[in-house]
Amino acid sequence: MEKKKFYITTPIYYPSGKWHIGTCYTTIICDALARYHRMRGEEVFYLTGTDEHGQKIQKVAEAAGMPVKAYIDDIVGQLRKLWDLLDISFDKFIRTTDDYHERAVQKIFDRLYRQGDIYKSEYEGWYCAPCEAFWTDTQLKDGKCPDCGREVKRTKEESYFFRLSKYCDRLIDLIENHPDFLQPATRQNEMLNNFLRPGLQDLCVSRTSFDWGIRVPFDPKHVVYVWVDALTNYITALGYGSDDQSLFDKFWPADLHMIGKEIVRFHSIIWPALLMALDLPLPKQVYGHGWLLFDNDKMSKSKGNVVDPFVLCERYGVDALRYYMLREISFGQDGSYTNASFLSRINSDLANDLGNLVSRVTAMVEKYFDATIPSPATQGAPDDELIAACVSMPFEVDACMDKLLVPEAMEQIWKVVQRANKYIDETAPWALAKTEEGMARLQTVLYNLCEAIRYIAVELQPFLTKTPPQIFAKIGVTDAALQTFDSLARFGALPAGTRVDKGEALFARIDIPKELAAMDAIIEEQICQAAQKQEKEHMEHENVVSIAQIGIEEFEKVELKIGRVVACEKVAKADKLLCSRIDLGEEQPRTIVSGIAKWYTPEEMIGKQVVVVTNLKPVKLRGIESQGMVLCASDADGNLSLISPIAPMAAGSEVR
RNA sequence: CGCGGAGUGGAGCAGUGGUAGCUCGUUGGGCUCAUAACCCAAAGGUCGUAAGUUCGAGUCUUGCCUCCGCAACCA
Repeated sequence: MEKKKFYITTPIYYPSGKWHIGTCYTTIICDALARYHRMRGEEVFYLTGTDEHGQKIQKVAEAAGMPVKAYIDDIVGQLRKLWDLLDISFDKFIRTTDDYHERAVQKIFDRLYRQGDIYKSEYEGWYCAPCEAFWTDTQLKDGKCPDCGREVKRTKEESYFFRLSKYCDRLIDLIENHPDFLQPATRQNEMLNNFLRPGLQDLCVSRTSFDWGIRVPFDPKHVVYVWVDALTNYITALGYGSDDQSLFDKFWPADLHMIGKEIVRFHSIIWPALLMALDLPLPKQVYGHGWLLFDNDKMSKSKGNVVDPFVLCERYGVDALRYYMLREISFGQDGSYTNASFLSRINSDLANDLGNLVSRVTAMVEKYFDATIPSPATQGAPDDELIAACVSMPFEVDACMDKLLVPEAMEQIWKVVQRANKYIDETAPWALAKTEEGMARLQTVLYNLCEAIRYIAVELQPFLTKTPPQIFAKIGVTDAALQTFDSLARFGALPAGTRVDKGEALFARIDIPKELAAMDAIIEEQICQAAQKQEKEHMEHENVVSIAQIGIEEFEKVELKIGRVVACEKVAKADKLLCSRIDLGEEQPRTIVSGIAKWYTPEEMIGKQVVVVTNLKPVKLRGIESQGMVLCASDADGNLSLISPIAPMAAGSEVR
């Protein structure tokens, strides 16, 4: 019988900055799935890689003063180090700058053009360079990019278009009638309602506005835009469009494209349409998982990369991170990472439940049987339940993994861990050890426990990479045949008479308050270093002192006065704005709008003495003319505090 | 009516029509082999709110309230 195959892919990641823990999330999940299917005896191909073209990368590299390729080589190198560290078992790492990929993309583009699926036309719209996106007039927000809020440029360019509209009906059919194709199901309506039913427009698939990309073969002033370039990685990685298509023939179509929810549209509409145009089978499933968010308020301020996966692995081990990702985050939904929940998971599940189970069992084998696993002798009542839990576990895990319920699969394994801990309580080995008939019973008990631990370690292998071998070493399982899923067919395969070695604890318990403080300190330091680095670069680049010194005469141009807030209210439809009437000793109180609503309520403001810049040009904010500026101190985290005179001063007093 | 997400025991979450669950925490008990770990038990929820569909709703429909991202706003 031919082996079943399983082709799984991650998105290809965009190497424009530093890697963070969200990238790890998708990749670790795919790794667990890939390892699981391998252990099941399937032929697995696990693909990951990087999407390296585009204007944004070109710009970032230029800003760093480096050749583009050298710049991305460095970042991609970091990523590969990260995957090494996390034991990611990919079969191939594709880079869209790989030559075979570039050649294949050109072939694909050429073919689509020749068969009329790609045609030349003209595109006019508003272009946002950082987002690399074109917008229509109606999409703009106040004349700016609706995504990032930055300036856009009116741009007209000759472009090639893909006849996406032609495939609209087939795509609707695909999503409506093949519910497995796009998961979770909530994404299906999203696609149908927002994109497919309103009708698809043809898609612009080339650019002339930058040149860091793959040349259109028959029109070299164009480069291939991201769609045809990036999405096709899933087939070019298998050799599609090259001399050797054997992998492609074997593994395509993909069994699972795992992606984040932000790129569901591309994978469930554009990608299948491209495949339809190429007359290729469609992937069996696209799964748009949720995001891993950073919910700890101490971290969110400094944006993004503060949870450094390298640091987490170094401090707590790879398996701790893999475990947390696979167990804690409900799949498909957004989840949030916090240091506290991470550390508490390690303690309760890994140290207390699993690590401690292995400790207590190996300790007892050492103590009562001179470190040699005894043969089973006298049977007892709780045995059957423990054995049943072990024997059924592989099936339950299997059922979960088939439905991509990864946290639930791990839960099944932990049920056995808990059952084993309970079994120790029920059988009370320390009491058995006191009598001779008890010792006979104890033989069985400890044998069963060792075998249960073997079951656990075997099933754990797809998920954790360091721990299972450690467990095998502790219970003397050296035979590779006893580490396979097949070896779980019969409870009792573990040979008696092998030596156990308790050794070091698998997972050290963590002093959580202490560690939280330590992690905060690390983050502080990183922020500090980043800030220093940025400043240094800035100074080298500009070759000027960042804040120029000024003479007193310049300072005197600023008129500062003490004012008293006589009235204050929130500005409608603006979260951050308060509108105050401030008495400055003038005929009328002035109206001043300030962005301090997050720190002060209108009630608090009334009666306060504040420092006001009185000779600032008036500006309209949210339709209200603001006639000055209230001074505040602000720290690095963005916290604000009003500035008041220590002793009350008359309204209108000068500040100098 | 800017876009999107969410409101379930103290905390974090699961649960898409049929007796409300998990983890952590809390309280009480047990045990001493083990990493002050383990095991048992208990307390604790009218599932944001109002109306509707249904024999039956946490689960479907509509309105409302609240919270969180993003956007706008920060002289």
